[in-house]
Amino acid sequence: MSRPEPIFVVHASSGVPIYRQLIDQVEALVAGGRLCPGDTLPSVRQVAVALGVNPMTVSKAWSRLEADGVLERDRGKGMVVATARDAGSLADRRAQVRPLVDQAVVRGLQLGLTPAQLLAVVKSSLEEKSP
Amino acid sequence: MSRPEPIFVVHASSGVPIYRQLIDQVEALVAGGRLCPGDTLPSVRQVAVALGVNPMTVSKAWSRLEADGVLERDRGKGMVVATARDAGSLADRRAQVRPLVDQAVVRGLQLGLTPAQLLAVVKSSLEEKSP
DNA sequence: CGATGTGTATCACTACACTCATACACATGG
DNA sequence: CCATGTGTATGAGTGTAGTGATACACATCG
Repeated sequence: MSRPEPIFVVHASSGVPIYRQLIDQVEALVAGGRLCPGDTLPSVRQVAVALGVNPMTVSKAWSRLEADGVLERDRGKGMVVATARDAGSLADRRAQVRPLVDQAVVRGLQLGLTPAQLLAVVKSSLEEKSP
Repeated sequence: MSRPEPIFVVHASSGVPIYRQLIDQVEALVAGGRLCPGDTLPSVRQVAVALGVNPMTVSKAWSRLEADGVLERDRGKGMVVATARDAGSLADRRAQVRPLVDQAVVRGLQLGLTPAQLLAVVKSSLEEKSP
């Protein structure tokens, strides 16, 4: 473990289940290229201890990710980022954000915001969130 | 009750809670213009009997709709479709969309999309959703 | 083999969401 | 006032998702 491992952060009382927070973060790291095919994830117990959670909770998250084809299991070694990762194409990534974008757009229109006003909100958010 | 009342349909075992199915249907009827401001909804008990559900379940749905400003309560009469709701000042409405926008933006950035690409997705969504 | 590292099957517990039965408060019309 | 129409507060019952404690199976390395 010479190179820095990805660090996960969970908010226990955010209403979002821990295992789902982990799934989302791993998926985002993989899709964003910060985790590449062949990279091994920190072990279930490492993450569990780091987050103060039960190993089973982490295991559930990674089993789910394996079922979704994001990870592969190497017996005795750990979970490895799957090679079949062409799901990271630009079109695919756009398709992944689309539902969230749609949700925000629909809500904004329902509230009577004009497209221009909605775009302004998006730009404002981008300025705050993007480095 | 001379004119035909809206008929609701619920699928008990669809996995979607009954009260949410009702909420969605009322919202759709209002958005689609089949229920206009001033129209009264069938009573809690009428719907409950028609659907074979408990009145409280219907009541919960309509309380929620009232909280969302879709309906208004006329004591002794029933629930009435609210007049075109004023969602508040522009700033208020922007503040209301902001969390949803943030969520979409953060996810997009995690996926490695550039701000420009993200904006393109938003514009695409806007073209589809806005009339 | 035995020590140590993986992930996980199983079961129990908790918290919460959903639904319902009952009983109540308020408004209208005879 | 009384009958009948609204919606609803309260509490119980039920199912299920989320989490955790325990014990196990398999792989690697000395």
